[in-house]
Amino acid sequence: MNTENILLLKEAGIKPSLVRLKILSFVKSVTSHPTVDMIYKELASEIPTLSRTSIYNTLLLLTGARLLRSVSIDGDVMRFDATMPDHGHFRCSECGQIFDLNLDPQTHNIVLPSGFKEIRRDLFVYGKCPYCNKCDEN
Amino acid sequence: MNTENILLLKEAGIKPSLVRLKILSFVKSVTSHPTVDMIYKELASEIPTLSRTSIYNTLLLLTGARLLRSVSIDGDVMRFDATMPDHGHFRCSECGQIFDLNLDPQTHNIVLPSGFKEIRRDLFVYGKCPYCNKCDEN
DNA sequence: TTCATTTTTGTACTCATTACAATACTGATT
DNA sequence: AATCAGTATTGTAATGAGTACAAAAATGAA
Repeated sequence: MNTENILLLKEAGIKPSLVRLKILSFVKSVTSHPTVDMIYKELASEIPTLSRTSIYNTLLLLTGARLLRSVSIDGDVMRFDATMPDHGHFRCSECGQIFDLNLDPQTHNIVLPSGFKEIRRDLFVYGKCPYCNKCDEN
Repeated sequence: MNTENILLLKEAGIKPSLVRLKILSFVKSVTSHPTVDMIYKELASEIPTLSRTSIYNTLLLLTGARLLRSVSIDGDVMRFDATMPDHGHFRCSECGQIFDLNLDPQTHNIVLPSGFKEIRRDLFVYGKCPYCNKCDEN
């Protein structure tokens, strides 16, 4: 819903401009973890004057406000994700698709060496997704 | 030891040239997870004609042969690591240093949704390292 | 309407990485 | 030792994501 996203932006102290709303709504509406380019291609028709710089600016703002998060996997282009609770990511080595992984809380039981303080964590699993597994059956 | 690395290269079917030996030895001798630039700056005095392209080529060769691995953390420049058994990485948000993390085998008990096949995994922990914790005590 | 502030845009730049062709090296063969 | 093919290394140019920054446009209060 757009009204919901307007509220979210306002709560975060961000003026809900058209560009910001569209970007937030789009990223929230897909599970594809879109890149800046994908966002641009998607919204360019609705906002003909849209510039990539605006997308970069907006994403910086939205990630800073914890309405979105950025995901950088294995040297690939930056991607964006609206799923905010902690979770992992799976990237299919064949098709490149990225899937969210629910994390068993047990997974978080890593004991760091003394003196290290954890703030955040990323877990990336690489392999073959169900679809590519199906296609490659030999 | 250099003789040891010569053997490793030969076993991998890679001709042990000076450039390859020096790069492999250097990465193996440090825990800093060096970047291409760090490798270049280190070896330029010993091999005055060394080019960055050679370093890229060589690292591609050595990672392909599983003598080294590349580590790409959170959009940063590519880094290289001679510690081959599976392990995680800790990056200090203050000083940027990267530390290896031994992984409790328990950590590997993530159940993937059905149809997903795991090939490889990365675990990155972000936070403050012991040294920066010390300095920032308030 | 004016004016300051904020948002958006466009252009130029940075910089890691890759592409590719030219050069240098190596080692076997004659 | 000279030749030569194959390999290794280098240098230059291109790519492309991301950033810096200033100009232009939109907003909204006075």
